[in-house]
Amino acid sequence: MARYILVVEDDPDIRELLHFSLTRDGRTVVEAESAEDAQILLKRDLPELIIVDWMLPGMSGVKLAKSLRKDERTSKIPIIMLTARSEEADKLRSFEAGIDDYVTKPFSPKELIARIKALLRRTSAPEDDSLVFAGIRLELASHKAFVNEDRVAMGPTEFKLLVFFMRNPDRVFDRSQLVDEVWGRSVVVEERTVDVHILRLRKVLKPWGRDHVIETVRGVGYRLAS
Amino acid sequence: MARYILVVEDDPDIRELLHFSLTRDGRTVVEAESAEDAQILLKRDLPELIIVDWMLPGMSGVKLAKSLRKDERTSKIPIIMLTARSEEADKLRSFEAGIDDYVTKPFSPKELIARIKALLRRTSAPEDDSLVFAGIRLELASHKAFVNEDRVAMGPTEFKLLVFFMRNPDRVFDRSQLVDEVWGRSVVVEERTVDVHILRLRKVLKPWGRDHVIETVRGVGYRLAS
DNA sequence: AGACCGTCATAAAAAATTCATAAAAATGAC
DNA sequence: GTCATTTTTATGAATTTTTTATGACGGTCT
Repeated sequence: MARYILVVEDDPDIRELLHFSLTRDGRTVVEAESAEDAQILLKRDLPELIIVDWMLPGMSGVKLAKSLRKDERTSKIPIIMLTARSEEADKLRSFEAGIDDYVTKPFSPKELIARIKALLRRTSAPEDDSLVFAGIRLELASHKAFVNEDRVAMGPTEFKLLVFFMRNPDRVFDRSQLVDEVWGRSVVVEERTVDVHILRLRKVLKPWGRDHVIETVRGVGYRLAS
Repeated sequence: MARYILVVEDDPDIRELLHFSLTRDGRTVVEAESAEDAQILLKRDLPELIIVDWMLPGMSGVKLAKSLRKDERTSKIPIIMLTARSEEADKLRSFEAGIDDYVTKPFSPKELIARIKALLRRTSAPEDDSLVFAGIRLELASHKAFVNEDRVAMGPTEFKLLVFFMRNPDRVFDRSQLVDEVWGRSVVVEERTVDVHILRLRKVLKPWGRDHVIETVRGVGYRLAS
């Protein structure tokens, strides 16, 4: 399953920064320190996005981008290029090379992540409909749940329940609200049924230590921990 | 409630400039001339934003920022760093330290204020429905209680009681009124039960010295008072 | 058969209420 | 004013009640 971001960057500090901030955003990062290494990695598995440094020892970032564009297999993967301010004049050339966006160093992780999101929204649809929270990712379109990159199997009701919570984190809902929202206003179910599905949801999340993301608020209901 | 901006800067001229322009913008400013002083100030009351100079005698601004990020109490306060142009190359490291934005000296007050506004807009959580009184904050949506930014755990009845008092501060209620409002008209409980819950409420507020906000009015009942 | 659902019964946990008593404050006689 | 008395509140602890967690069962749909 290609759901990772490839970072091609020779500076270990920047690599680490990217790794840290992207991971915190719930993404998986694979790193390469040269264009050549990147090409080897790309033979195996395709990422959903590539971040490349303009300047690289050996084959340059621009050259790598151009070659990726030529290969049919990789031609549609969006590319973000990192440039130093002094290289700004060369922006034009990078767009020529088929780069989708560029970010000038030094950059804020926030900005980068915003650009990544925008780019993924523009290019590929699947990421569009996914919710991420505390390492849990829900793919709404395919109805699949992941913790990090591991598939988590759960029943449809558990999934819907989790979707609702992840769309409304850190808010308490009482059982009748949950029944309304998750089961539907017209369906009549015992309120205690909610308890059982909460239990089942926690159970499937437990192997990843994510069972406590759903908190009990005694006397009121349940809440997705912030 | 802490609604001030903390400026950590050793140069008195810049301090004054910041003080002047921020005050004119209607903000409250507290100044520290070293990281150490800042840390002492932060023990009392948390600001809504911190402006730190990169270069400081003693502990550096970056170091301060890092330590603030580590402490849960301060980890969410946005930080703006002031850097000299020569230090620009190090910007990257400052982002690593969790800085949210930076401003290069010399800067125009206008620019700084624009950045502060943008940052506060980005970070400040939309306070959905919350009650605030004497440093105590009740988030009704998430059903959480805080003193300053510390979470306070309490039982459901204590929470309801506190909600009622905070919606009607400075007013005395006798026990039967409290039973009516908090327990509900239909519930039958001994009036003395109120005493016990008042006691428990005071107990959980005590660690923050907020137990006195609930006053006993002898012969009548209780009142919330600052 | 297998997966999933809703309900129930019961165990476990948490919180509420009551009660007994200590402490504090008000009252009134001196 | 002081002391004893009375009234009221604070507090700790036992007990009861409420609420939630959990395991199991029968039914349904595929």
